[in-house]
Amino acid sequence: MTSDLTLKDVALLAGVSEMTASRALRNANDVSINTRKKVMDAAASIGYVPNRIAGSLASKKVNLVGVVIPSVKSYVFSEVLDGISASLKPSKLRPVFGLTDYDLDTEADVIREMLEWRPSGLIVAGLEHSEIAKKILKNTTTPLIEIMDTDGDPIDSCVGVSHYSAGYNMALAIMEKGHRRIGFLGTKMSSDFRASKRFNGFVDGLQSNGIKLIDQENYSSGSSVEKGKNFTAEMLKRNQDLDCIYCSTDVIAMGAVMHCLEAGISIPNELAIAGFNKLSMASGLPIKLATTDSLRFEIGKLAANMILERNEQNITNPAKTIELETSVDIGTSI
Amino acid sequence: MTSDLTLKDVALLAGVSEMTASRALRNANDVSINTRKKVMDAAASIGYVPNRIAGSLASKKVNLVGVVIPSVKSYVFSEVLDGISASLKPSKLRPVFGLTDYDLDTEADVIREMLEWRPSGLIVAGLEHSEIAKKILKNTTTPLIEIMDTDGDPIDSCVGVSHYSAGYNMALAIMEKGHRRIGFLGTKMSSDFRASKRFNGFVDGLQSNGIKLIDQENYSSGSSVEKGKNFTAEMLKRNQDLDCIYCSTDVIAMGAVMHCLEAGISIPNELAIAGFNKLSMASGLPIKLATTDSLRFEIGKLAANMILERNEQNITNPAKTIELETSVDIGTSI
DNA sequence: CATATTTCCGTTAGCGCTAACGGAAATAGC
DNA sequence: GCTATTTCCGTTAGCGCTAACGGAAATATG
Repeated sequence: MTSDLTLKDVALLAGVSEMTASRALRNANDVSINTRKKVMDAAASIGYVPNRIAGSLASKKVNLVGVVIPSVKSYVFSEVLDGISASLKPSKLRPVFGLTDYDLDTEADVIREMLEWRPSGLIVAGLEHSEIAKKILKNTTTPLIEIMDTDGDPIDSCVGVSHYSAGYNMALAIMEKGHRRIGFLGTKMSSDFRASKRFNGFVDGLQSNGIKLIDQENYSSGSSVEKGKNFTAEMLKRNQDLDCIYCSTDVIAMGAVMHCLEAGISIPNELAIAGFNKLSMASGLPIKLATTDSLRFEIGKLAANMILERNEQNITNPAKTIELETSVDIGTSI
Repeated sequence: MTSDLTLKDVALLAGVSEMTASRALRNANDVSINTRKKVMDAAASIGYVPNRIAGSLASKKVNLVGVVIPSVKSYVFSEVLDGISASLKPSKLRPVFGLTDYDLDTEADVIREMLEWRPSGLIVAGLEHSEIAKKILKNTTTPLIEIMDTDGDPIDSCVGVSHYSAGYNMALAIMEKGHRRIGFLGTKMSSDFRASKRFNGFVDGLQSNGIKLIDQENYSSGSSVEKGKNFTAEMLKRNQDLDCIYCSTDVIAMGAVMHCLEAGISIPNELAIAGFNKLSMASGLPIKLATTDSLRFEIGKLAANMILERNEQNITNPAKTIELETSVDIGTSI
């Protein structure tokens, strides 16, 4: 423990009871200005740091919001965290993050650990969970917001976008530009459910015009610009008449663009490229990448706001699903 | 609170005392196999979730490690977090993150809030803190590891690299390649202390050969590829004979590379470009960017390990500073 | 002035769990 | 057989704080 100082030390020094010291430090009512100052000074002089563990147990309020996400490295969830932080900043609630590494068993562990802290709310990325996790989440009375995705059955509340629609609409946009010989480049779907939904939407979108995917590459583990570059080169080698590649994320699409720059392939004349997420780092490219804004910051903000609402109001808010509309950003790459 | 179930409910159902139930659930000693199973089954059947707040108060152990970083958006700290997570995973300790937005007052607030939870350790990015924060940190008995940077006076332990040396050595490497008319592109130094140290080291490195910076641009707020691109264009317009730009981060350097690709400027013949951090996303570029690996994952791992050591051993470990050696990665861009 | 109200502070009783001790029953030792 | 040890479980007493109540003093009310 940080220091051995307790409220009793402050109270003794200030010459008041522990309760009065507690009230003064929390800026609660029923304390005169004079005694409040006495207590504050006493606390400051000895460097007292309140023990929130004890405080939370006594008050049955923890003021933490658990946030369960797959990773912080993917350039995707960091902005969700930012949105959450932004919403919670003016409140008493603070976010606590847990990482799942895209593994559902790890996710279940993290969720369980989070709930052991009795948080004021829980924000979990995605609608897919292990059976154990689902059972735990259904059992809890903690407000739960599943985020990012709306294609599925939320347990409680939900804020996200339809990844299926995003894929579908990108297919329409690509076909409208006249592209017909189309490939797909993305992660192995088993771990990334949302990428998988985009893929399905994309295939169905193509299908609505009677078009089928020409080629498809699914790499394992994380995305990187370099992977995008290498797999694009390979796919073009296999299919010399390919005229478009839809990438499961902008990171991969950036790699595809890099390959074209290096190989002197003109975008979009010789090859059209589209991604997903609208990552800011793609904005420096020589072409404007076609993509779909996944509204990450917005989703984080809204999710945190839902937690705040649930905590402020006495009435138990009903579960609510917010599906944000995405739109294809055509750019200049398709 | 999540559920109204307490240990008492489990104990009653299992037909044992609360203490025995507690021991069984924690896998502690002094419980027979039979009663342990009884307790486990009882807990599972009613969906009991232990209350860590109460447990932590009683045991005076919290098993959380506070991690205080400026941002999760910068592509830099996410890998630090990853290293910390990796180290802590097999232990009982869990990381809790707090964001400061590069603001020292916010940092002080976050540090104070963290310490109120009586964490098993605290990891804070950087050696620069407000006076208030320094006082708090000096006062606490919580193991403290300041990370990223070793150019300064650590309060307790420290793991990082010398940013001054990184800048200095990059200057030497650039000059060795024959470049003489050199510019610098980076953030306003007031908020980013490490970038400022790299800058100073870089200037001193140039000075050791009697060379001075030709131009310098310091943009405000965060870095982005697009900013790097635009400011590079501007700087080249101002100084047509510039033959090298040192960027305070790879993100900016990527923007510089983008400008060259777009403007048909040959790298490094017409313009040499160097960055810092060795971000993975730069690895897809047509040229290999000259940079310095900031060893972020490694730093995170080591910092978390130091916390683990301090918690495992009974003896109070002395403060320790680990300065990791960086080396310039020449690449093909200078 | 007496009474009603407000202001301020203290006392009591936990929050839900675990450390520490003690003791009964089971096993080991010879 | 009896003692020594181990195994297992319960009781007691908090951890450091706050909710809730109650009551004295200060102020308002008429």
